[in-house]
Amino acid sequence: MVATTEECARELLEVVPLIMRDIRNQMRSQRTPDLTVPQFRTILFVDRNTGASLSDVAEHIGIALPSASKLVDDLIKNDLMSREEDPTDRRRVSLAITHRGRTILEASRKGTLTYLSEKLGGTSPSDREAIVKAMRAIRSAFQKQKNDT
Amino acid sequence: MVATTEECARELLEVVPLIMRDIRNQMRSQRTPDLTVPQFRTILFVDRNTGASLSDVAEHIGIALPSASKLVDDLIKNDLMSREEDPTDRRRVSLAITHRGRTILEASRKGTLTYLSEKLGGTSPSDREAIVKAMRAIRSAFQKQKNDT
DNA sequence: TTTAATTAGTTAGCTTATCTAACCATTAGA
DNA sequence: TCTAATGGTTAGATAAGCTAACTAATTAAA
Repeated sequence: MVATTEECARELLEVVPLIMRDIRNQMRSQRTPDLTVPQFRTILFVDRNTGASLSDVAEHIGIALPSASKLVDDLIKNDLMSREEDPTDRRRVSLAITHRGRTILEASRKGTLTYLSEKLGGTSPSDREAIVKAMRAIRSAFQKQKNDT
Repeated sequence: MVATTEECARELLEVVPLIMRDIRNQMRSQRTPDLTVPQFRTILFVDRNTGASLSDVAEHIGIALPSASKLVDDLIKNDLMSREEDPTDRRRVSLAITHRGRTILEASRKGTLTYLSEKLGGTSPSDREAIVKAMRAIRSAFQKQKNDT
């Protein structure tokens, strides 16, 4: 098998939206605490990067600053995150996850992983190896060229 | 390497939203005619299934009927698709892509594929094989269990 | 065969997620 | 010290979803 980049691109363009929709629908469903995908990703990022600024969030999540501002705003309203002024630079904001935020993040994560695992139940071991390998390759391919104009 | 379904799920949950965002941002960018991802998917589906009904669209795209109705409405406003009454069943709607729709679909598709291909430029052949294999496995895993309650 | 149930779509009204443009603070620099 | 640049927020737009409530058409049933 040859597998050109073009071929991979075609597969990705067809399959990725499918999975994404599934993940989104699952997260919206009753099975899991109510977190949307961007909310989930934001909390996850802040959990791993306590004290991150809004710009950090925007950059890592891949959205514009105002979008991040609003997203975070809603999370704070729901007591999932906290926002403080950075004392060393009063323009900056220092974000952290609340106890409630961590609880909900964990539940949401677990629910979604369980759901996905079940979906993957019929895959063969070699399929699963391919998935892991593919995801790693993609991650590095897509994270590498982040700052190209 | 073992690669449990759980492990795959973790990778998917992390990487899929990344790629999705990339695809979305690319489609929104100037490089490509202005189609959003759901618009793109809808047109693509109708192109491959001329005469499809709204329900068909909703089912295949994975959205509720009212969402599909609105989505299609906008596409029609932009002269990308046409809607006709099905003569055999006047409740049904028969969708088709316009000439303009096909042109834009092709341009958008090409632009996005080119973009993704470039991103994948640094991958090894074995990575690319893994990607193709993974996508196929995922597609069948996710399409199979569509109608479970 | 008239009525009841089902099916296909639409409309209304809500939420979230994005964007760009315009703005205010704060900090850094000439 | 005035001016640049940086970090966020606000305002206002569009798109993507949803559910609930509705209309019109078809099918099934009494």
